[in-house]
Amino acid sequence: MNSLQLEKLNPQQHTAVTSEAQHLLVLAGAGSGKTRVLTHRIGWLIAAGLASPYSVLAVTFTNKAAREMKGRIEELLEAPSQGLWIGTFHGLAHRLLKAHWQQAKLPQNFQVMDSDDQLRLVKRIIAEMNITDDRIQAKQVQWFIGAQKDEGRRAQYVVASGDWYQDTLKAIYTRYEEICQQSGLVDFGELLLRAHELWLNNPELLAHYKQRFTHVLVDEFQDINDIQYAWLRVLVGNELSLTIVGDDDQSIYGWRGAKVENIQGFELDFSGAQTVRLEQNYRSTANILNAANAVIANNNGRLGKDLWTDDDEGAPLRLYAGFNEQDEARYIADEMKRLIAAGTSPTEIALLYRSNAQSRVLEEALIHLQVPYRIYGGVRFYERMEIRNAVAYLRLVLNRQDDASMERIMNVPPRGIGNKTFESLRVMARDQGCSLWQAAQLALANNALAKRAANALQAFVELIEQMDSKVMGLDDLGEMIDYVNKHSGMIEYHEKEKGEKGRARVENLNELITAAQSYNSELDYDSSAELLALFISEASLDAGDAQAEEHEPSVNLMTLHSAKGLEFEYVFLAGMEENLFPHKMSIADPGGIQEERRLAYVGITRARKELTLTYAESRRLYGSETFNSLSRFVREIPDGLVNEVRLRSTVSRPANFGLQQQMAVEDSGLSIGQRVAHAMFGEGTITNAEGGGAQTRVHVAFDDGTERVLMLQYANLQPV
DNA sequence: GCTTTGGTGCTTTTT
DNA sequence: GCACCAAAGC
Repeated sequence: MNSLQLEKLNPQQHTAVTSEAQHLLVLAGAGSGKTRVLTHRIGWLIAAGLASPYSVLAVTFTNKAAREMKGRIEELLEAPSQGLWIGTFHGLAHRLLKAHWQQAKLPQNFQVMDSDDQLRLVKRIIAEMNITDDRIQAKQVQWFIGAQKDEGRRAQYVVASGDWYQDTLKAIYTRYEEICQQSGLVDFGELLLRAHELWLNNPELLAHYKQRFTHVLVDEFQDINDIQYAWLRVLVGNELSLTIVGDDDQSIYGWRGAKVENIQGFELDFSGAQTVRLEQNYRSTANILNAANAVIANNNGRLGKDLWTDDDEGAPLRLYAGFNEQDEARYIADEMKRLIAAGTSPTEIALLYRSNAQSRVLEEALIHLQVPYRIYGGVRFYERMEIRNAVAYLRLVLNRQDDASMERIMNVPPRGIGNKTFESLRVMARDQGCSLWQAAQLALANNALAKRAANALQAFVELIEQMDSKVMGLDDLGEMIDYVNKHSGMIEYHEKEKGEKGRARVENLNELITAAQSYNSELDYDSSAELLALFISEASLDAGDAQAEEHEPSVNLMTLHSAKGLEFEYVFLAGMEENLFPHKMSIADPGGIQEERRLAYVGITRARKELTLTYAESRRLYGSETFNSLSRFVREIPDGLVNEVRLRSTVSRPANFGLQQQMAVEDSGLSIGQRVAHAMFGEGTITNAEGGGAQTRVHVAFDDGTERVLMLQYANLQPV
C-alpha cells in the first residue's frame, strides 16, 4: 500500500485517519482535505488490520461521490475494492431490499419510482378522489408525502386532526401507499423507510449485517435526514464503529429535510465520540478565506470552526456593479474571455448563481463573446422524456401491474387511446381494485369500449405481449432495448419530429442502448429479465452524469447548490442582490437567511485564486423592472478585502434607462433602503421600486413583518 | 383525439 | 417574460 502516505497528512488529518475511537466526528471545513481523510481512513483501517474490505460500509449522498471514493480507495489499496460496500443511502437501501425482498414485503420485481412518476400518481389520485378544491395541489401533496417518509411516518400514523386540509392529505397518502404496494412501486423516500423497517422487523437480518460490518463511514453528514439517521443508528448500535465527516456551515439542503442537528445528535447518541476539526484550508487564498469566514460568522448556533491558510493573501475580491443584468453578464463574459486569452483553461472558471432562471442572460453574453460554456443541472439523462418512455415500456413488459408506466406509454407514440378510454380504464381499475392492465383486459373481454378505442387498445395489449415474448428471449441488454425502441414506434415517431429536437431524442434512445451494454451489476441475477430489472431500477437512482460527454474545454455554469464539493481557480458569483440572493422566499425566515448564508459560504469557498462578485442595479424580473440593493452577504465582507470595479467607460448607460423609477422615488425625498412611516401600516423600510412616473410602486417591508407594494403617489410615505 | 390558445405564478435538487 | 398547465377548436 504505497500510496498510503500518512506522513503527508497534517496533524489533524493524521489524528482523524488513525483514530481508534469507536465513534469519530470529523468537522471538516471547506477545502480542508475531507475526502482525502475519508479515503485514507478506510485504507488505514484495512492496512492496520482493524477492518477488511468486506467489513467496511461507506455512505455518500450522490452516485458521483460514491464513484470517486471507490476509485480513490482502489488507488490506495492498489487493488479492486472487492467486498467493500460504497454507495448512496438510496443505492444501499435498494441493494438491501432487492436482496431481502420477502422480508421487506415487496414483490421480487419491484421497481423504483422517481419524482416524476410520483407526481403523476399523486395527480391521478387527486382526480380519482374527486378533489377539486385548489387548496390541494399535486406538488404540495407530493412534498407532504416525501416529508412524512423522510421522518419515518407512514400514512396511518399521520395525526387525523379534524382539519380538512390535513385529513385530505392523510387520505391521499393512504391511497398512495395502497397503489404503490399493489403496483410494486417504491419511491425514493420509501426505499429508506423500507430499509429502516427491514432492520426493525427482522432482528436476525440486522444481526447478520451487524456481524458483517465493523466500520461504517458517512460523508456529508450535515445533509442527512431523520430516516437516514435512524437507519444508520439501528445498524451501528453499540457494536459497530461509526465515522462521520461533515461541515455544518455547508448545510444547504434543510429545505429538503436534511437536519444539521443530527450532527449534535451524533454526539449524544454515540457517547464518547472523538471530535477532530480540520481547519487548515488548502484551497483558497487568504483573502477569499477571510471573506468566507467573515460572512459565515454572522450565523449563530454553529459548531464553530476557524479556517486558516498558509497561502498568500492573493488578489482582493472584485465587486462589479452592472447597471442592469445584461451589463453584468457582459462584464463576466468579458473577464472570462480575458482570462482564457491569458492562458487560463476554461475548465478552471466557474460562474455560479442562485437560481436557474438567471442563466439565460449570462449564456447569451457568453455566446455573444464566443466563450465556450457547459451548463450543469439541466434535465438529466434518465429524466429526458424519451428515455423515460423507453424505460416505461421495459417496466411494463417486466411487470404488468406497473400502472405508472402503463399510464405513461399507453398512448405514446399516439395510437388512438385518448382521454375517454383512459378515464374508463381508470374507473374500472379503481372499482375492481385491479391494475390498469387488468382493467384493459377486462374492458376488451366485456366489449366495454367503442370499437375504435377497443381496436387501439387491443393493438397496444398485443404489442406489449409480443415485446414480452421477444425481449425475454434475448440475453443482451442492448438488444432488448433496441427491440423496444424500434417496435414501440418511438424511433419512427421522433424521427418525424421536426427540428433538432427529434434528432436529439433519437440519439438519446440510442445512447440508452450504449448505457445498457456497458452496464454491470454488482448484484446477483438468474435471468436476463432480472438483469434488465436491475438496470432499470438503478437507472432511476442514477443522475446519468457518468455518461456526461466531454466537449471542448468549457467554462462551468451552475447553481450554487450544484457547486458544492467542486473547486475552481476563478469563480464568478452573479446576482449578489437582496431578493435574489438571499432569495426573496427565504428573507422573512431567520432560519432561511442562515441557510442562504451557508450557501454564500459554499459559493465563496469554491474559489482557489480569484473571486468576482457581481450584481445589477436594475434587473428585469418577472417582466417588470426591479431595483435590488446589494446583497447583505457582500456587505458582510470586510471592506479591505474587496475592490470595487467600475468600468462605466466601456459600457455607456442609456440616458433614460431605468432611472425614471429611482427619480420618481427620489423626487418624493425617498430612496431605496430608507426608513419610512405609513399612516396605517406603521414604520418600515423601502426595499424596492417598480414601474415609473405616476405608476411608480414601492415595496415596503413593514416592521410587523408584512411586505406591501404601494402606489408611491397615494401612499404618502414620510421619511423617518 | 390531437393541436392551439389563454391564464397563472414563479428557489435551491439528489435519490 | 416565460414556461407550464388546463380548457376550447380542427
